[in-house]
Amino acid sequence: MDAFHLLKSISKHITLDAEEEKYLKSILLPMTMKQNEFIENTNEVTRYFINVNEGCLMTYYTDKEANDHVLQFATAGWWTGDLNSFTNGAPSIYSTKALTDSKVLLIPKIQMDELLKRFPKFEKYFRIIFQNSLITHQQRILRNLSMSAEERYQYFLQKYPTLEQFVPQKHIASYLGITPEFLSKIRRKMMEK
Amino acid sequence: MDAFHLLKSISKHITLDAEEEKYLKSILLPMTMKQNEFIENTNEVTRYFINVNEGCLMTYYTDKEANDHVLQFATAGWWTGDLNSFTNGAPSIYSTKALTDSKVLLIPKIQMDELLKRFPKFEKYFRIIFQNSLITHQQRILRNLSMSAEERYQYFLQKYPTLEQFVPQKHIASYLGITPEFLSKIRRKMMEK
DNA sequence: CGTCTATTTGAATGTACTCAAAAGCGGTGG
DNA sequence: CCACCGCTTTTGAGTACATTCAAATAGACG
Repeated sequence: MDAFHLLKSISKHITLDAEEEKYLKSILLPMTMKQNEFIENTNEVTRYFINVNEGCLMTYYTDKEANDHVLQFATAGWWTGDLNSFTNGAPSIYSTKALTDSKVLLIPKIQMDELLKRFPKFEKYFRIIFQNSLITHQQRILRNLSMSAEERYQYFLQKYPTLEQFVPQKHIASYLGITPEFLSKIRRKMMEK
Repeated sequence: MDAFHLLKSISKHITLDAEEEKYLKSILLPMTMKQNEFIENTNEVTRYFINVNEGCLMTYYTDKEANDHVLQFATAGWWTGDLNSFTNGAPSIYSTKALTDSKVLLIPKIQMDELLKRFPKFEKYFRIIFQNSLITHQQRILRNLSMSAEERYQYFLQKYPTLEQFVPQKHIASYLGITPEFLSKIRRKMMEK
């Protein structure tokens, strides 16, 4: 099993001994995904928290009018999935799909609880992961409140320059909270300058 | 010192022994705030993470055009402040002020680090706090992406019915990402029905 | 090459904003 | 006690940013 990016992420914040690393690896479910494949189903309770080892996934919400809204893109090393469903056992409202052929590691909910219980060191790791993620979510909320669509797009390009390769424009538009048509117009306007 | 709501929040997730509770109390700085008073200053590094024991605070960002954008309202038991500045030592871009006379508890950054080191049990507490907060931030992002201003206001009223008492309409408008004038028009429209 | 989906383009529309002025509301001092 | 001040909320007219809808064009894949 290849857990390179996960172990890299972990080693930034805590140091595992051989036993801890072995145990962690024993509970991870590696999974290979083809482009456009999904993990689990909307409306069911999420059983897994997902770490991306290779490729790019997208987690999004589909509203009653069948419009998609992208919560997150996730590349190597990132965690994704429906955290609310995973944590609280609520039916999932998100879909998570592969934008490219990908390799992911799944942690089942029960194993995650057991991991935290047996090796409290992982509490620190996830505390830091969630803390950092919370900070970036706060910043995204403020960008949505204070910046125009064009400014948000410019920020996106500068912050995630590599994502453009994987991600169709319509999904970037959705992440930014605008329609694909309007993003197209923004791009034209930016080219003219 | 009155740490009632903080201890209540903690006891939901972990159980403290006498020593842990004593140590925790020893590092908390109680502070009384009059309405419209601020904690710390924008542009400086945040030294404290803030827990509200009584009253209501607001954390907001002021952009270049001097428009305020509300990140969060915090009532009894809630944590607030500039988490990015606190965590990463960046200059603060938020202001935190009291909307009513309030009582808060401050944890200095250094003491927080020491607390987590000496009593790793608190890693679990903050892991859960940040995890839950992350979930609510994700949900807020999706509401901003998928709901109209009126729908967001209705959701706000239903979710935080008590906040209306403390919070001027213009700040609710700011939290929702609209102008006070437009919120006023939404309210009129809702009355007419 | 044909099919399917993504992107672009343009016209009409709608949601939310800006600006300006009036009305409401709370506190303070004469 | 009420008159005035400062701030918030309301109202209306005009405007701008972004959407909708429809059609054309471009790209990707078998």
